[in-house]
Parts: sequence; C-alpha cells; structure tokens
Amino acid sequence: MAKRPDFFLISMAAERLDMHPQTLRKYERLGLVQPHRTLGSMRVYTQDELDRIRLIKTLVDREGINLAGVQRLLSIVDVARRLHPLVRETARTSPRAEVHRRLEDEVAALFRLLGLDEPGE
Amino acid sequence: MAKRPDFFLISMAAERLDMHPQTLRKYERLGLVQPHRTLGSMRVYTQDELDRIRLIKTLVDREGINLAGVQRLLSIVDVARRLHPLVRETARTSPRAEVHRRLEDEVAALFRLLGLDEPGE
DNA sequence: CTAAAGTTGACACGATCCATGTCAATCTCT
DNA sequence: AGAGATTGACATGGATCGTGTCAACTTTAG
Repeated sequence: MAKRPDFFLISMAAERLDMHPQTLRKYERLGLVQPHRTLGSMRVYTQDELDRIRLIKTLVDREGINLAGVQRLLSIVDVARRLHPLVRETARTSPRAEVHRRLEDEVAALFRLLGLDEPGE
Repeated sequence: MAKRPDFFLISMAAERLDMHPQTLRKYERLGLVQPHRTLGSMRVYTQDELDRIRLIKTLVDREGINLAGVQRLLSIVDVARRLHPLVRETARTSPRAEVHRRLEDEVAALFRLLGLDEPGE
C-alpha cells in the first residue's frame, strides 16, 4: 500500500491542499501556522498542520471570513478543545471546585475573545 | 436631567455610534441587526441594538475582522451567553442530567460554529 | 565539485470587501 | 402643502487576499 509521509515540504503540502505555496508562506507570516524548519531554512509541515490549514481554507473560501476573523476563531477553537473534557467531567463525578473553577475560566476566556465584558455577577 | 430616549431613528443612532447611516443600513441588509420599523418604513433602533452595533464596530475597526467573521462571532456570542449560566449552575447543585445535557449541546454548537467535527467520543 | 530542481523572501497585479458619499423618490410631522 | 428626514441604488477610494514573478539560496544526485 502507498504509505503516507509524515512530513511535507511546501510544494507537497500546497499540492495536497490545492493551494498556492505563497499562500502557505503568508499564513505563516501572519502566525496562523508555525511549520518547523530544516537545518537550512525549508518549511516542514506535519499532517496536523495540514488539517489546520484545511480548516482555515474552509473558513476563508466557503464562509468568506478574512484572516483576522480566522485568527480569532482559531483562538476560540483552543478554548473549545479545553472546554469539552471539562464538561465531560461534570457528567459522572460531583463537580469538584477545581473543575468548576476551570470551567469558569474557559467561559471567561471565551467572552474575552468575543469582545464582551467579563460575564456579569 | 437630560433623559435618554429609548428608541433612535437612523440618523440619531448613526450620530451616537459615530457611523455613517449607510453603514447601518448595510448591516441590516446582511442580517447583523434587525431594527423594528415604523408604520411607514423607518428603522427604529433600541439601546440594545446600539450596543450590538458598537461591538460589531469594535471587531471591524480595531480587530480588522470582516462582516462574515463578525457574523460567525455573534453566533458564538449567543452560545457563550447560554453557556455561562449553565456553568454557574454546576457550582452549587449536584450536576443533574438535564443541566449536563444542555452543557454538552452548547459545546457541540460551539464546535459546529468553528467548522469542527462533533467533539470526539 | 557541479548542475538541476526546489525553496526562500520581496514585490506587484487583479479581484473583492468595506465604509463612505451622492442622489432622486418616499415618508413624517407640522 | 411643504420642510426635513429616510429610503434604496449606485459610485468611489482604501485595504485585504490569492496569485504570479523574480533573483538568491538550499537541497539532492551525479
């Protein structure tokens, strides 16, 4: 079977994503992705980074969201990924104070990323 | 004391927000706000709508997010506002199944708005 | 070492988006 | 009826984004 490589140089990555290499360079310059570099200075993309770029591409191409908006949404993705296991935890156990505090923290982070004041008293 | 009116026609609203009336009309056309109308057809803005528009203005002017991105973020605002009281609830009471189900639902909504697959098993 | 192929960063070009501005027609209120 | 505001449609200038080009550098293979 054709094995899938674990790392991709920019032309391979661009081909797989059906994007222009310059677009990938620009995404890095804007801080949307941070591929590793070889000893020289060539970009090396992992599969996870390709997935991340594919999400960016969807938000940009299909939803018409610009890169500033995508950046904000990616920050919210981080919050959502931390939030989910915390919610899961409240299912079984009684909500220990520790878990609840972290839940509150994540919701506060969410409000901040949305430009809202801290959630009211 | 100068009393603050409860409703604003478009020119008053635009003046208070320091925006062009045409901008407000465009925001309505894009579904970002839905002011009521008089019997004729004039737009009537409430204070809440002015607050909402001010948030939009911040995201656009200061953060450089375009209107497609703002729209998505406003949807996430709705989720965050529903999420917060649910988290609060888990502080005192033991987590009833009902509350937990609604928490899961909101997190799932969040994932959807971020273009992610349903949170994994 | 050398040559071909790929990558790097800088710059430029169209297309699109956005706030603003203009204008004639319509609505509101006296 | 008439002055003043609002309506929607269209135009304009600035900014953003994907794409393309180019010379210099890096990588790979002989």
